[in-house]
Amino acid sequence: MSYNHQDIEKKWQKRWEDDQIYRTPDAIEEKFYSLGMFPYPSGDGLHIGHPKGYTANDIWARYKRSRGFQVLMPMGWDSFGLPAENYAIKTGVHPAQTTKKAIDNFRQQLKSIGLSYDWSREISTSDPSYYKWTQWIFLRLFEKGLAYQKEAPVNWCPGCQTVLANEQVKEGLCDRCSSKVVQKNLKQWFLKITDYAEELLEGLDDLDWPDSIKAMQKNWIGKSSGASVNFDVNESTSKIEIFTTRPDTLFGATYLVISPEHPFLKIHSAKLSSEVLDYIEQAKAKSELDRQAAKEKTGVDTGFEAIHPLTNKKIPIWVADYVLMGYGTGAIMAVPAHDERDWDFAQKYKLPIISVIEDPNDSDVISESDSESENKNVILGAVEGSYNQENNKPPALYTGHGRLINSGSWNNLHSETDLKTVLLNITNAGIGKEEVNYRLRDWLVSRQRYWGPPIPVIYCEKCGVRGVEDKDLPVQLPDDVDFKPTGESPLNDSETFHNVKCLACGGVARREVDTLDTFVDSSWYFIRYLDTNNESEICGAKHLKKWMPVDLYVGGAEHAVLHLLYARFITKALDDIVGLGVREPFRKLVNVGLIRAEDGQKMSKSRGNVVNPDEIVAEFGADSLRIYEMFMGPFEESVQWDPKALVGVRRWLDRVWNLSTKLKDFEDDPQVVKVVEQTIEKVTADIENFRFNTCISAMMIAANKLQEQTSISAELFARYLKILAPFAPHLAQELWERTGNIGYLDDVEWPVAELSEETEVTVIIQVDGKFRGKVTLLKDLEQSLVEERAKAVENVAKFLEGTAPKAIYVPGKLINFLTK
RNA sequence: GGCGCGGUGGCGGAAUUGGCAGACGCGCUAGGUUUAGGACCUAGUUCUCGUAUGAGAGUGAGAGUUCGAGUCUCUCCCGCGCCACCA
Repeated sequence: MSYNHQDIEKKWQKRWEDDQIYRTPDAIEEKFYSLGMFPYPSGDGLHIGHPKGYTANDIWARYKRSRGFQVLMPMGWDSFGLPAENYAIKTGVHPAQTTKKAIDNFRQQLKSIGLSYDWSREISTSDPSYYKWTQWIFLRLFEKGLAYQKEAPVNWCPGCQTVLANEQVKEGLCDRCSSKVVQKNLKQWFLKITDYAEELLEGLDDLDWPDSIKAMQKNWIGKSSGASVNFDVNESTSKIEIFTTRPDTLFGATYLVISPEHPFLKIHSAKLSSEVLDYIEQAKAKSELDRQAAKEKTGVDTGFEAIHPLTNKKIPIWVADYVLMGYGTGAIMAVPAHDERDWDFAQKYKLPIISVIEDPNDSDVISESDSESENKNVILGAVEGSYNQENNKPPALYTGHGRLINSGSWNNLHSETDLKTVLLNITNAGIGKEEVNYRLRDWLVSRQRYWGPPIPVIYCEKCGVRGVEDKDLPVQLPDDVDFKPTGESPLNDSETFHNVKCLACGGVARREVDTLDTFVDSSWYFIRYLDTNNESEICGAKHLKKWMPVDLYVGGAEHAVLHLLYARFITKALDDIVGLGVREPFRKLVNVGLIRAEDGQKMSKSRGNVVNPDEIVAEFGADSLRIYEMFMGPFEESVQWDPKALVGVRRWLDRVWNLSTKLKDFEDDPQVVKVVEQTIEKVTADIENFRFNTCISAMMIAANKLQEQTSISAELFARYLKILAPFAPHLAQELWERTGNIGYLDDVEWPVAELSEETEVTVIIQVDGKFRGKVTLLKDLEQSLVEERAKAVENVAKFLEGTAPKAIYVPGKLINFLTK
């Protein structure tokens, strides 16, 4: 028989809400902060992927509550952003209206799934009472020099008509609209995330996060250790400083390459040939992305020569656009014998190639030599080697990270200790020093768009740039604007908005008209939940102390180097400025795997393969939806939506429903009790490990066992309902009440499996490693007795006939007879 | 090219420390119940041979360690994700 899920689910959702049982308690018990990444409230409503992550948070919240934890599980809206603004451009409907409607829909949809949120803490990033504090954070960063303006080549998306952060450009395309991103030189606001590069990298080690996310962040931060070396320039007083990760190959440097933007070229432009000047002009016209796309490296000889600091030989200085001004010093030494890219470049332009070999006369590189001036090779413990021109191959080739790619007769001398020694000696010789570089760039946060928090800054002709005063926050978004993007912020339209008086001199001033990247909003929302209604502080200290950090954070891996990196940075910066008491926001992170459509593709409106959660809830019920999404496969893996498999879950819940008719005052079969108790044990362990799929299969097995029985005791069934409750809260609660229990299952303590110690064990019997049978016998029998019993098993005896087997016995588990 | 993750029946997936491979669910097959339907009940379902008890093969390929490998080691192939001229 099938139960009526609609009535039951609505009934309990209403009672939970009326009784406010999921309000965060204010008690002294140990806390648990369960958080899912808050959604962008899209006009299309909830995606089928949202409930997957949120159900995981809910299972943990319910589980932790019944283990005596004080649980905080809030929900809110990442409600600033482009889709609402684009909709406004098309229809003229104000984003605030669209957003409110979408939020109301989302809220109702989430409530229909039975997620135990504390809705009294709801926040919305586009609400002035929220973005007031986003602006407040910006001002604090500005005061500390962590928010600054600079003119730089930045990523411009022609589709979205705004600049983008590096993290928002994927393979040269806009992460949001897939337009080809171009480069523009603009004065923009940046946040100095690079100040925290080292801490962001080191902090990863202590986080309980998936390795893949840690690896992506590590990769993105991109730390390289090496040295900077100064090269004097012939007929010039300028020096050129290069960065290298392979200072041990300094002997092999046969030319320098500098970036077309390098200041050396500006200083000496009068002496440069027209060919060089043309090349610089051409490079300027190309974006960094176009330059990267070029298959072959190009370059021009500047005519200048550098002095090699070890050999005093003159080596040419080239300019090439594959050397980027934004990384390192914008200049490199080229060692074609030991670097693949330099090798290609040297081949193309017929530049000299010198390989480096270990000095056969100076194996002990650490010992100081008095004759250093004569034997500079002591510095590196290496000398110039002869390069074998005949086979046209260098003895060894390295890529940028010192990884050997073509091992010849020469071995890598680039060990950790070698590098340390080389660095020390270079420093002592006064030709360079140890240097660390990061790939990470500062976070560009200006956006030329309307639907975001205004940057709270005022420009005065006399007094310059000033932050808005705290008492004047929030700087509210004006309504009298045309949303149509022009490449300049729509806020520019609003006279009332941007014409202001200078706070210092009272003179003519204007407001900043750009808004902040919406990723700034989401970098701190987990803090606001702790003290949602506080009007005088971002968050009260006692709440921070009590609830931070987030104990469990569930969300998609696509935020690896976006939100998850920004939130870590803002947390660290805020801790330094106002003292949060934590350096990391999210203690444990779990990635929710993507749900793909039935056709295996990503779900999208344009493909027409989107599944609507409302329809699933209506047809199968919220409990079925929740459980199906948990049952589909390993939580972190991507899975394919299969409506037929959903039916299987519903069948199981129907069977559980029908089990309740078998309840009697009855002594259960110990075998049945054992199965239920084992299930309790397994479900508990598997929740802890995020293995919800196996939790559910274990509960299905127990249901199958219970179904074989003609009668079940109410006590045993109640234990089963309790472990079912986090997964199917409505059904479990309804059956709980129907089978003579009172109150909310949420208030019932989590059961501890009651398993009596086994007196018998089943031993697997193998002959020559092949399974041949098994035998059940008393625990702790001596090996000789086990052997005797095992040999007597019919199917085993057959294979042992006429042999004198040697036995390997794993006590209580397995016995293996070897006949050969 | 680098980094990370993965490859098990018709399908989604189990097998947590090396010890009965394929749990659980879908699908499929046969039978039952029903006017009918299936989100009902029963039995079966890795492949090959066999009516069957059973035997042999089998976890991307190949080697190795081990009494014993889906699991550990090495080499390779394939798929997915991220980064990619970062010196």
